[in-house]
Amino acid sequence: MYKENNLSKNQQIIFDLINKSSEPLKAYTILFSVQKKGIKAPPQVYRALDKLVETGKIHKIESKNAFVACRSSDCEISKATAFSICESCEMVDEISDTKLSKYLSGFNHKKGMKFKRFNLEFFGICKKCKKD
Amino acid sequence: MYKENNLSKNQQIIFDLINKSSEPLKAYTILFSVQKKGIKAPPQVYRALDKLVETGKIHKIESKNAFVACRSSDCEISKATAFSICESCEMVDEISDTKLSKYLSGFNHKKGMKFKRFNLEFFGICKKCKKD
DNA sequence: TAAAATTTGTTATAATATAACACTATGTAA
DNA sequence: TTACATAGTGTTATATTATAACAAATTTTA
Ligand SMILES: [Zn+2]
Ligand SMILES: [Zn+2]
Ligand SMILES: [Zn+2]
Ligand SMILES: [Zn+2]
Repeated sequence: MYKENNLSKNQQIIFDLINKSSEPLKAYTILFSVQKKGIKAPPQVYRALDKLVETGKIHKIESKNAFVACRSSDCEISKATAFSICESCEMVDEISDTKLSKYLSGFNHKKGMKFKRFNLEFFGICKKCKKD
Repeated sequence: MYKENNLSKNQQIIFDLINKSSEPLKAYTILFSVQKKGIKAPPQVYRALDKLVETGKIHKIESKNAFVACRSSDCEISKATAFSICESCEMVDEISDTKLSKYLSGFNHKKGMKFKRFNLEFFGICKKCKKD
């Protein structure tokens, strides 16, 4: 049953929920949403989330403790992520910008540390919110 | 008493602690450390932290829920922050790189959103840990 | 001095995340 | 097929991080 798409039952349920959502979802929001499907306790949610993040299917928005589905197709291991976040409506949008990604992936720390991963979060007010 | 350096008593106590620390400090670690100075409850700590972040005296490392003193002198309101984080020893270092900062401050989202703030976290293994 | 704004102290509670353990399902290879 | 290793599940309890709400004191401004 598992190998079809390499997601386990709980992982698939939780991924589907996040993937359908237009906004970032929090762990306990997810928990309440999937209780009817038999997922009843926090560890079940967090374990699935951990795995999905690990494989790049979803990303964690660190400043919000919330999760979004990857929209970028080329971030298989969540090693180069960038997001735009509206401080008014909480909308989050994954930024897929090759130049930005290359610039940051090639960035070298003065102190000689070699980076293997980065996460960038931009904040502002989105177009839609500016109109209101 | 307050206006001398524009930090209140609790803010100063907590800033001093973070500023002396060589590693990021978590809110409850801070709480335990300052109980002898009369700060006894979480809200006292979080309020001081909020204010210190707001004024750019400290920054929050979002991926660690921990706080470091600003080492950059020119980030008065924490609006353009970048850090290097060692995944082995947990060391955090603020990156002050004018080019990087300018590049990101000038970055324009394809969808027309104007950014007023960003936070960037790089992850890797620091030099010291590589030797071990 | 009086009013406004900020800071403090305090109790309780909300929200986020993990430890630990027993068990089941799946993949691999003798 | 059997046996073993790996990954996933279900469950209870607990740890960690953060805020709400309210009363009092301090500082700033006018
Ligand atoms: Zn992605
Ligand atoms: Zn918005
Ligand atoms: Zn700084
Ligand atoms: Zn290190």
